[in-house]
Amino acid sequence: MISQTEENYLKALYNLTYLKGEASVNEISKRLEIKMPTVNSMMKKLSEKGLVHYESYKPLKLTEEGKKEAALIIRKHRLTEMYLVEKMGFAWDEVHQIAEQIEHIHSPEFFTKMDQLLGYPTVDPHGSPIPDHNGVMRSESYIFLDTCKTGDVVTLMAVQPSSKELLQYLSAKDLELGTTLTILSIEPFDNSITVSYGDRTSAVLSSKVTATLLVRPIS
Amino acid sequence: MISQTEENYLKALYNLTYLKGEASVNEISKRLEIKMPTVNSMMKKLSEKGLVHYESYKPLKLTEEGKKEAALIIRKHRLTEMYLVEKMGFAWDEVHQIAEQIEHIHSPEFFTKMDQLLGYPTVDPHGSPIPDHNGVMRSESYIFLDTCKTGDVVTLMAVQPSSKELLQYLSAKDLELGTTLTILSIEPFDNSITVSYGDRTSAVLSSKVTATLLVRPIS
DNA sequence: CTAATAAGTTAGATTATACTAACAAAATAT
DNA sequence: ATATTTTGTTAGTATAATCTAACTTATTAG
Ligand SMILES: [Mn+2]
Ligand SMILES: [Mn+2]
Ligand SMILES: [Mn+2]
Ligand SMILES: [Mn+2]
Repeated sequence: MISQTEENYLKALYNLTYLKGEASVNEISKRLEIKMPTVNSMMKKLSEKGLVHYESYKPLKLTEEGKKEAALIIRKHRLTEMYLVEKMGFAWDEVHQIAEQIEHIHSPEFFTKMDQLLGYPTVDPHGSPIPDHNGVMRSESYIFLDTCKTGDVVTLMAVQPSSKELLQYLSAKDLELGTTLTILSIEPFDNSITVSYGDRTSAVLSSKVTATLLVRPIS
Repeated sequence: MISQTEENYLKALYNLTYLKGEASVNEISKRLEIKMPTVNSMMKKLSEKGLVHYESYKPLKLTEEGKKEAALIIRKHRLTEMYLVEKMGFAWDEVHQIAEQIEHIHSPEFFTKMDQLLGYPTVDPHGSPIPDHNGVMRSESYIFLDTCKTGDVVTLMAVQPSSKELLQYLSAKDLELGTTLTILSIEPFDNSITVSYGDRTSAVLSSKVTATLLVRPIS
C-alpha cells in the first residue's frame, strides 16, 4: 500500500529525475515545501519498500518499480487534466490543483472510463505525454526553446515545469500548444529571443520563459 | 480545517441521525468499522471544534454547523454519483466507492461545474435528495414500503440504506427508481409483500428488502 | 588547501489517527 | 432487585508524517 503522501514524493522524484536521471533531498524538499529531514526519512522508507535507491549522501533514484508507480500516478494526473479540459470545460490553467487531488483516487474503473471517453489520448492539455497503463511514457524528442538558433521554425509542444503564472502569461500572449514560432533573433546579453507567430510579427520572450518551452523543430 | 477522516465521521453521524435525530458511539463504530474508543475521542475532538454536541453517556447530535458541514460533504458525494452515472456511463451500483473518495476533494469549482453540467439535479441516482450549496436538504415525505397497505400504489423513490448487494438484487429484479408498484398482498407471518410492477404480475419482496425501499404513494 | 557555506543526517518532540486492556455506567434479563 | 450484558470511557501504546536543533559530510570560494 502506497499512501497519498508517499505518492506525492514518488511523483516529485519522478519529475525531478525526468531529465537528469537523479535528484537530491534538497530539491524534493523545495518542490514539496517539506523540510529536509522529513524528506530524508521518507526516502529511507520508500527505499525499504523497494521504490527508491537510497544511499547516504548519494543522489536519489527511483527503482524500476518506483518509476512505474510514479508514472501511473502521473498518468492519472494527466488523464484527469485532459478530462477536466475536454469534457468539463475547464481552462488549461485551472485544472492542475484539482488533478493534484484526483490523481490519488483508487479506482481503476474510474480512470479507464476517463481514458475511454477521451479516446485514449497520448498527451495532456499542457502537451506532456500521458504514460500508458503499464507506466510507460512515450519518450518524445522535444527540445527547449532556449536551445534553438536564429531562423529555426518550431512548434510549441509542451511547457515544463508549468506554473499557473506561466500558463496565464502564455495565454495573455496568445501562445498555445501547437503554435508555430519563427526565431527572428537572439539577444546575446540576456539570451532573450525575438519570435514571430500568428498575428504577432515580433514578440520578445525572456530566457526564463524560453527555458520552460518544449518545442519540436519543423524539419 | 476538517480532515478527510473527520469528514467521514461527520457524514456517518449525519446519516445515522437523519431519521432519529441522534446516534450512539456504538452505531458510528459499527458503521465505520472503527473501535469505540477511537470514535469516542473523535467525538470529543469534533465537539471541541463546535461540530458535535458531546456529553458523557448521552446520545450524540450534530450542531447546526456540523449538520451543514456534513450535508455539504453529502452534497459532493451525491453530485458525484449522479455525474458518474449520467455523464460517464457507470451503473448505479458501481459509483458509491468512487464517490466515497471524491467527496473529499477540495474544489468548489469542480463541484459547481458538475452541478451545472447535470442541470442542477435535486436527487442522486439512488433517489436520495442532494442538499443545496448551503447544506439544506429538501426534506421529502417518502415512506418505507413496509409501512404500506394492501392495494396501495406507490413509486419507488429511494433506497436507504443502499448496499452494493441490495442494488444488485434490485437490478436483477428489474426494480428501478421510478418503478410503480402495486401491493397485492401482505403475508402476516413474515411481513413479506407481494407486488406487481412492469412485466411482473407477482413478485415477493421480503421484509428485509421492503424496510429499505422508500416510496411515494400515488395520490 | 583551508575556511566558509550548503546539503544531508540523526535525535528527539509533536500531532493525528488508530488500537487494546481495564474500568464505569446504563440497559436488559431473570 | 440483583445479575448479566452491552455500551461508553479512560489510560496507555503504536504508526505515519511532520517539525526543530544539532551534528556530519560535501561543495564552493578565497
Ligand atoms: Mn498538472
Ligand atoms: Mn497530489
Ligand atoms: Mn453513495
Ligand atoms: Mn468518504
